[in-house]
Amino acid sequence: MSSARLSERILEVFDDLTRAERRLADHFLANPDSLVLHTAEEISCEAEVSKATTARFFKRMGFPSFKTAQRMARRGVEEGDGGKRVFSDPVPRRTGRGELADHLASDMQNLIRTIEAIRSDEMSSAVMKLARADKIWVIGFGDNYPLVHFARAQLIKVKPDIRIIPLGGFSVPEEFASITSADTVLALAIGRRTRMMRSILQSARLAGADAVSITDQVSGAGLDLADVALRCRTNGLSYFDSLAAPVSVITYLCMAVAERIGQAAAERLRYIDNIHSEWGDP
Amino acid sequence: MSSARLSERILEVFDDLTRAERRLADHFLANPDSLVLHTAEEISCEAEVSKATTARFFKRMGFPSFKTAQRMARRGVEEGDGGKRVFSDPVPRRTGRGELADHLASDMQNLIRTIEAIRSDEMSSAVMKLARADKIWVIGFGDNYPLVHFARAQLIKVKPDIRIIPLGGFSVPEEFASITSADTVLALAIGRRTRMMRSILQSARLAGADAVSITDQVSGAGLDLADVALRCRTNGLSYFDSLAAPVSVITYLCMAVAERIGQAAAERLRYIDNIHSEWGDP
DNA sequence: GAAAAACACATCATTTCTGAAATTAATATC
DNA sequence: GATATTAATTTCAGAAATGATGTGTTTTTC
Repeated sequence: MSSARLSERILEVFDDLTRAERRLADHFLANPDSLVLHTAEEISCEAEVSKATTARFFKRMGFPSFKTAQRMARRGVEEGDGGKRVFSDPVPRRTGRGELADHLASDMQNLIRTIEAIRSDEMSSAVMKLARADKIWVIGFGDNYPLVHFARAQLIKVKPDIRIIPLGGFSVPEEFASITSADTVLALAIGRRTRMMRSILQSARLAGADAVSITDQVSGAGLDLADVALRCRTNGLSYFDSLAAPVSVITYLCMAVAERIGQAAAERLRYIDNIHSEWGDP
Repeated sequence: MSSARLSERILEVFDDLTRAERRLADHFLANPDSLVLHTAEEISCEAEVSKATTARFFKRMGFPSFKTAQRMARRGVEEGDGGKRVFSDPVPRRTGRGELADHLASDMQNLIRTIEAIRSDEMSSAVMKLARADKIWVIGFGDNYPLVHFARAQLIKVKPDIRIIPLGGFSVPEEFASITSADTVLALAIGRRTRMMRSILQSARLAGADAVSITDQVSGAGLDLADVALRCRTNGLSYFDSLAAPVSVITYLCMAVAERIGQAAAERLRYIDNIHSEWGDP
């Protein structure tokens, strides 16, 4: 997808954009298709900057002009994502020396930048949607699956009905069929996008359920389909992305949900603790 | 905590800071104590802005002056941080307001302290044991299970035989019987201790396998039984512990293992990516 | 209490940002 | 194919931001 190309370019330089440029950047991150669908003027208006700024912006991003960027984007979309991966060589991104201190610095950056970028109204909206859900469906494929487990482990301490998808070898549609409009979906969509996730989010919307997604910044999967999207930074120094920031965000999210639910959550926690005691776990 | 006060204020207005101010903001988020410890000039230098900018920054944040802000911060620290928290009661530890900024500060502390506490020889020993293992057994119960998934997801990209315990409904002893002295156990033992973990580590030792454990500071489970123990800090502000630091450590560990294995790891990663492509995953 | 350091405040020169308006290119319409 | 229309780009001037410098005040430190 071509919009990923722009999003990525944006993120590379995001930290030293001017304020107007940042408004534009935010706009494109939130609406990855905007460049393809709208004119420079509309975009400028939408992002609340002048046309001049929009024009300059694309030059600054390395394109010869807005027009060219748009053309590239449109072409890219047309040919579809025909195997043209953005990370041309996905393997050794950077041959980091892998010093522990560097890793720490990198993850701290991830944390800070992630929290900076999350708007508090988005966060509280996410919390509310999860708190008042009847059931919560935690969904994630591939590398996200550990996060699924993780989110469920926290949430189950606080709410009684947390389901995860995919589960064991069970068929997804059959499982997911029990979703209702009183439920909320928590979509973990970091990294590689899957069509399954897309389908599920569409079904969720169809069923009238709320959806909260946690994505990295590049991934557009679910961004448009979820009601709230919390973007996390996952830059790793070497082979792997780091999920420290998403984990931190999820922890906060669950904690906030627990606090929102309040009394009920506390009792449930106590109850769980009792069971542990009865079973003689130390 | 007083520094959280500033962090909070920073996050509130972060979106419309200028670039130099953002550099300052980042600096303070990354070094919450900086305001208390350093002079305006040092801070300016550190954040790579002029003194004038630093002065203006604090006015813009609503303080009468830099000096006042510093004084307030210092005062806050003295009186505020007196009480050390105890984790005796697992349920409502502290009725934190759960502000995002506090959470960020807390997780950064966790990260920093964790990395500080890990000796580099321990780490490299752990890496070596994992890198040269024939099979790796990733083990963890309860809340650790997400970490198990997580570690396996990373390691399987680099080595061909990573097993996890517990698995599905399979009986642990039957599974674990295939361990040999050429294997390495990666024990994830944060939080509640289980006797199962203890038993497994004993069996591993009996079989002559190496064991690396990742624990929190409280848990002694496996500390004595593992050859290397990496301690992580998991202090959470409220109901839940935060696993951000363990995740970060595991990420580093896996990355280091990958680098140590080198060529083979890179090829395996490429191979996996090819399969993804063949399957048409974007 | 004197010297030194840190700071507040004001001023000014530069640089950078920004939007409005003018210009040019592209596209549609007849 | 000429013209009307719209979109994109460039120009330009004002605004904002930034850093440098200088001066007087407060705070430390000895």
